[in-house]
Amino acid sequence: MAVINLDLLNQNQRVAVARTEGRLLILAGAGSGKTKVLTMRMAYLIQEKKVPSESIVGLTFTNKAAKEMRSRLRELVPEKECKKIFLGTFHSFCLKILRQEIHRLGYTESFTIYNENDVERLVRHITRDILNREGDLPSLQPTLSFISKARSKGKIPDKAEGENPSWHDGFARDVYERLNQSLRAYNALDFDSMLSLTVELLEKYPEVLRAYQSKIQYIMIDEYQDTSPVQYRLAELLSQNSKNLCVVGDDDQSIYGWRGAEVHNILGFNDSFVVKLEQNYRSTNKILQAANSLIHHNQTRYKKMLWSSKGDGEEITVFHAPTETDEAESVVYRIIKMKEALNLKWNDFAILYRSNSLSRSLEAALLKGGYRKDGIWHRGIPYCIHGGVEFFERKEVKDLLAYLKILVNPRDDASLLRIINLPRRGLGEATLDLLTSYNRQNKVPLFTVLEKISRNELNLELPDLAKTSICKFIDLMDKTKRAFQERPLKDAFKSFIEEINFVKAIAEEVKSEKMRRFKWENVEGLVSELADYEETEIKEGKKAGLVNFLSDMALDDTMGSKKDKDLSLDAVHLMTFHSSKGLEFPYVFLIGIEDHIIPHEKSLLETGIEEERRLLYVAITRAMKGLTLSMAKERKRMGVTELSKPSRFLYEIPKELMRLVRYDNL
DNA sequence: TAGGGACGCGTTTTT
DNA sequence: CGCGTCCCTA
Repeated sequence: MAVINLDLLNQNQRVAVARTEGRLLILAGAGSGKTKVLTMRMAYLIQEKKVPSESIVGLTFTNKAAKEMRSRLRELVPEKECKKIFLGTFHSFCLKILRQEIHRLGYTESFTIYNENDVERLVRHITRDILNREGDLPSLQPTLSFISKARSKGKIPDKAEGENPSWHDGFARDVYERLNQSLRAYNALDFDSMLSLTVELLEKYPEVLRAYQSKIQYIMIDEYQDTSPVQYRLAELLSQNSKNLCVVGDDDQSIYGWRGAEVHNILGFNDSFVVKLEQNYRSTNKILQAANSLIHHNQTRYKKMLWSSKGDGEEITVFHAPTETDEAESVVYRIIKMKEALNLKWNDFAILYRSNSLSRSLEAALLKGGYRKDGIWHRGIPYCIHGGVEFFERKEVKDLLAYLKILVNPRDDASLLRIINLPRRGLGEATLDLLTSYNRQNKVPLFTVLEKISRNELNLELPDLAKTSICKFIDLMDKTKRAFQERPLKDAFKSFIEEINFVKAIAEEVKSEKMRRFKWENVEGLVSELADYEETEIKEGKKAGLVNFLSDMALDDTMGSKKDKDLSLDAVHLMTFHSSKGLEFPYVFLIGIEDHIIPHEKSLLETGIEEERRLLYVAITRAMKGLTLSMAKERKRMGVTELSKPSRFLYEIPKELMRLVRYDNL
């Protein structure tokens, strides 16, 4: 068995690992070895403190972080112990509890999980229904943001809250109420309610809470600066008795305030011991000094100063191009030149930006750029843009998943409505109106209504064609359900796709051959996803079921197309400042360092300037050796060319750390 | 019920 | 400008 060697750690890291009891706040600056400390701490608990592994819980925000941590932990503790530690996202943790206990809240354990788009669809329907409006709806945005705010706080804002309680607030409250009713009726959860229902459960049922409290003795939370009020409450509830709550994070890297994160959680983490990790193992000092000076302008933060033993390094290069095209081309030429001069790989470079739209000019420049390899001239620089429409958001994938969801949870009206006429089976709008008004008035799931009609237990004056269609549909679903129980999932799914002639459905939907092929590839991707899942489950001696497949898909979409978007791909990586968090690259280019863009004018009104400053801080601290900041004098915004001026943040970085060059001085 | 065209909107994103 | 949504028409 490996021995935990604390000598591999610096002084403060050691303190953080060895202080196992009570509340502990680890303020881990960018690149300060936070994952190392967390995994070491878990290993230390098991091997030195003889804590049973199943009483340790590690919570992260992303699956990626959880996986990374698990694989690092594997190097420190035997596999047998490693497996027993719960290490996953807040959502998967709550899912695990809810599968056991949710019956207490009027759901069944085969509930469906809706993502943000599913919820938005539902909100659209409800809004339409409440306003009794056929055609155009007012923008859903305010309502959606009201709802998501209420959700992340775990409660509806009080009536008195806000200066002028408007008509909209009352309206949004109604929508919110109806949304919750619908979700309950459909036996469906969304990402927010997965968390809030878990808290509700623990607060309502003291015996359940006690059971989890005594099972879980040590809780560790990663990226604590990103916790929402609901997540905060969950952690507090579970650690009430043991008091062993260790949170790791960096208030300076809190960049998700706009979606409910509260920096206050980390800034006010009470009666705890605090350890600061300020030694950075990533960047050279000029980069760190620039980052330090910038973030020093924030008021609400713990004082920290990053340093590294990597030497001063190069100055930060800054250039100002006339147009965005010039800026993009200049960045690309610099990359080509540096790669050649320093004998680097493409994936030593990253181009980061505040908003996705800025990637356009870069993409054009990368396609245009050329380089020489083995004496042969190549056109187009290899690149990889992160973000965009994900696999599980594609329509054809969502449609097929909707079928699977209904098989598991027939109460899921939203999924049923999605596919009831797909492929078209003659159940048009008129028929649907009739069906849904009946099902809503009588509070019966739509699927039950269809079953009753098919069994002649209910007569709704439908056209013959519709009735035949409904019978066929119910037959199909019955047959499919049986197939999924009796045959391997993969085979059942494949025959089902053939059965409904999904190829034809796709062909009817899109014209271009290329698009059809793309969509069909996605269908095949989904099938192989199911096959993979089934294979792994069987290998682990479990019985593969659709229920878990669907929740795995809902909570972890790193599958599907994302696989090839790995950072190991030898290409220049392009992504937003937000998505770059947690990553590092030898040479980093930050483009569009202009007022309006960073700080973003809209953010100034909402999350405020400090979060924007933190965002730039995060971006800067991604760079290991080289950092280039660039801006354009004019830029097209919404079709019109506008003048742009350098970001105010640029003046918060000491001049002596920067080297201003001409954009065309290559 | 499909498909063309008018219209509106435009920051960041994980689960 | 480029996209998605919605309405109206054939």
